Amino acid sequence: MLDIKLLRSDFEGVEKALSTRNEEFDLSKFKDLDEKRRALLGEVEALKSEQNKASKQVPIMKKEGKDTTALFDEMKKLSDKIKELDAQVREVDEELDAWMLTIPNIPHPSVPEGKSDEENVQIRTFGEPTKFDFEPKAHWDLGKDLDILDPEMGAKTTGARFTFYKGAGAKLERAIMNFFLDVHEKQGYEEVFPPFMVSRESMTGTGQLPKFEEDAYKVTGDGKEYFLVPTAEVPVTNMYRDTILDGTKLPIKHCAYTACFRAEAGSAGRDTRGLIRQHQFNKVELVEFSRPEDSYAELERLTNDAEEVLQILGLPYRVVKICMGDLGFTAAMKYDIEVWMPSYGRYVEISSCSNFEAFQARRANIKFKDSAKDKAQFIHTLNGSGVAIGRTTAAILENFQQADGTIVIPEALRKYMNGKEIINGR
RNA sequence: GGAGAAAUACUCAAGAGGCUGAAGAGGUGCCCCUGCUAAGGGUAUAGGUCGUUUACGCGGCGCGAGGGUUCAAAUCCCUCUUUCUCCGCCA
Repeated sequence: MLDIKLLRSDFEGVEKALSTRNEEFDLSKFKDLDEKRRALLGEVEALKSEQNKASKQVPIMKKEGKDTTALFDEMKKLSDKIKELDAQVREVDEELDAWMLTIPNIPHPSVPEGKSDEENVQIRTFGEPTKFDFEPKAHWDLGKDLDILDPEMGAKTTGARFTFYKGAGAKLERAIMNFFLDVHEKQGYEEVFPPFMVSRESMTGTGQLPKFEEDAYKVTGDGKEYFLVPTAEVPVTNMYRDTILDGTKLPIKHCAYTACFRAEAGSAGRDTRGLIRQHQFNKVELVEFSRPEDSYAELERLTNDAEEVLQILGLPYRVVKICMGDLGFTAAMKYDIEVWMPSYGRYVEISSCSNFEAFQARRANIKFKDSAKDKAQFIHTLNGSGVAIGRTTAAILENFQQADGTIVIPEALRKYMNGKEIINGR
């Protein structure tokens, strides 16, 4: 959510800042709604003030034995008018709130121009694209030949884009998860293990709703409505919804594993093979709450923290800065980490690290202050994948495959797999 | 699943339909006293949000949430949420 005061004071500036975004939204309603609301508010509040003054007179009059009938008649009319205006205010408020939720975040000035992901800017690379002296296989073929990944079985029990991991494949996935969490804990992120389902309110707080409802899985039961988490960002950020945090204890940093569930309504036909685009996948997420003045430095650090797990594993990757046209609805600035995927012959996104500034904090009402005297102000939220586990599994299979179709397990993961060094089958 | 109880400011807590934005206590700030500490005395302060004003300020809303009754609601009514206790059921 944008700052309504900024919309009022510099509407043209906001309009300009949002103009390069590749999103659909309509700014034209704002001035009308806002002016209408303020006019109504002024009117009804003046009446309420009158009503309050009169109410204070009543006990005094009664004490003096005066007749209050005339006053009550008068007040009844006032009261009816107030109710009528209150209803109008509520209507305008709801319309304005609903509208505010449809407007994307203002990009940071340093975000590069560009219309699509093709214009994202490469910032740095780690390692070199893996070279093979044999014909490398794609991870879905490796997984099938080793009998450790089984999409057919997933399709049988559930449907398309669900995969069974079997034997060493399941162990590898679990090892990666534990390894990531352990590294991030050492980096200073406190681990939490959140619910995999969240309320509509939480989805709205982090910005998945109302715009992207079609991408989320909805679950009903016990007469309630829940959403399967598309990312741990949602429950973890909403941990602090409607709270004022102690500014002296910032930043707050959490890491969390969850399964993630995405309907990905707009991506039918893309990445249909392998682990790249599943409806359910595992991810370790980093979530941070920062002082506004520190948030961009923290974004760099958080991105580095995510990169570190790939460095330890020895997976080649690059970091790109996301351009205007590819920047999500909620982010002010975003880096993607892309891992080298031999089967694609290119780098593939494995992590997104974003600074949302106060955009989510305003929606979710998360503030901080340093002492009782200070005025509470909105916090900045950041998060990043640290990193996607399924895609890491895919990257490990592909980058560390050998000519005989076996996989060399990265050193750092072996202790999580009973010392196993090679995957040569289930 | 059944039956009860509760929700008030940073914390605990009082609260009659009207003079309560909220007694009291703790906490916190400042001052005094005791050589230091422990303890004591005095005094101040009360969160958030919206509107308005160049500003000091003024006004509205806020007693778990949302509705309602009333001239007037922390107080009465309805719905919901959460927490606690008891019973049942069970990994």
